[in-house]
Amino acid sequence: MTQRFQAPRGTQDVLPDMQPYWQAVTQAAAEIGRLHGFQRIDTPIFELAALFEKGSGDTTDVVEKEMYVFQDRGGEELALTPEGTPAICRAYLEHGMASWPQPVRLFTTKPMFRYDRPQKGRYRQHTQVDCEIIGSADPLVDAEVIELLWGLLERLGIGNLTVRLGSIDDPEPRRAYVERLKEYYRPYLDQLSPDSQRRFERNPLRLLDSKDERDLPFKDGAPKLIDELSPEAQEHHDAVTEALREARIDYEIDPLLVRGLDYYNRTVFEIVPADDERAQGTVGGGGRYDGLIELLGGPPTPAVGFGSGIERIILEMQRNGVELPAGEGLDAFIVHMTPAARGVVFRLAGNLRRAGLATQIGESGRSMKSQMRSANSSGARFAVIIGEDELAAGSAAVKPLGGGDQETVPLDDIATHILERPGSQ
RNA sequence: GUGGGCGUAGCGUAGUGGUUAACGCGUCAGAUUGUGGCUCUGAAGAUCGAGGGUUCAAAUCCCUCCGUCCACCCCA
Repeated sequence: MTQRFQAPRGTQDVLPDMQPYWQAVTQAAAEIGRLHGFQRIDTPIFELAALFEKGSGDTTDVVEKEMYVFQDRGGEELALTPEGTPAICRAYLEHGMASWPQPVRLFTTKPMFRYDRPQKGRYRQHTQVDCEIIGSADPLVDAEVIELLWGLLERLGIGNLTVRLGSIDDPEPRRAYVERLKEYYRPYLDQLSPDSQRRFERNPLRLLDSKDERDLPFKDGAPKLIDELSPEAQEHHDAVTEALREARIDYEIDPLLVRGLDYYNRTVFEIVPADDERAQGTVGGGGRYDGLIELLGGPPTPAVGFGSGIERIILEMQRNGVELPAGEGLDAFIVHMTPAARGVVFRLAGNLRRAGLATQIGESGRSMKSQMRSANSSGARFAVIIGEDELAAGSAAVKPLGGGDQETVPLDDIATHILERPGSQ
């Protein structure tokens, strides 16, 4: 029995009718990046697994449960990139970008891989727009990457967005806070949901965003990190929010915002559709990661960045009613009535294409009616018809498919004839 | 990783135990023989997601698997 192949679970084909959306997003990202002085970088699709174990944190879900890890034939432990930031930081160090003018602004769009259970807006292979500013501790650049992502989404026609903003302070004060948080929860430990009991050990910050009923009664009384930031982090945070207000960006402080990667400090943010209840609605998120470069063996280097999922952006565009037309049609569709015309037709098509006209030839074996139908559904502006008479005369009947009179034109003049009519590029 | 809904031609659907599984869109072809769109006619296209079971009889009932969607978890 023959096997029916399907795209692997959690992956998808991007068919021609969706390509305009992808193009819109990638072009807009490149353009917004340019406006902010970013340069494009491309890094490999796989890296040493250790890069993410060290960089993203080996107890994070992304690394521990979701990473596609494999050994190559030389025994090297590799991983399909689950997230972009460590790869870019690796490249920053590997190519000595510390000696470029600082800060270094880099962006990319590339596929990410996570072995996760797929649902709408969540895929095993997804594509991220990734922007990073490396080498600046200025709160203004925190605000700038938020503004950049905001502007990108706005340009793509997505409205009704909210920035969720938080600060998770620097590592030292955060450790002290986590201790206070655990002290608070410890007496209630056996009343918490099983999930939260695990969180208590693994990731106490997450205790606060539990949705489990059993955990809710304890939430209000718990200390909030954002309320007791260190003076430095508080000042930084205030500067970020002030800049966002200047930029007229709608943000709300989310005291419980936690991100899934270990390297963040101070600013963390997400951009979500304000009117969407879905769990997978977050279109982008990021934050500051001042410790990461050093963790990867470089000098202490402050940095901020974000990742944004293109599939989710497109979902949002569609939810916002953004409709993009299919790609441009043909300029000419050549209809020929006899296989004897094949040679002439093939050469003509080449000439038209060299003149910059998108040209397609009807199927040799098919009837004229059939080829005219194809010409019509191709969206071509002109049908170029070569029957017995035209073949003998070295000309063709050029018929505008949008309406208008058909004219007989010598083969050598067809390109100019079409280029002279309106609608040519 | 946990729980639930769904799975019938390329797409959207009808059919809930009983003759060769129906319709719309799409595809291909034809409508007195050299001209598209509209209309009409016809054809191709489905081992009813896969495998197993119950039954004289299964798209329809049961089990397993796969896929998809939703929630949890997590994240973009």
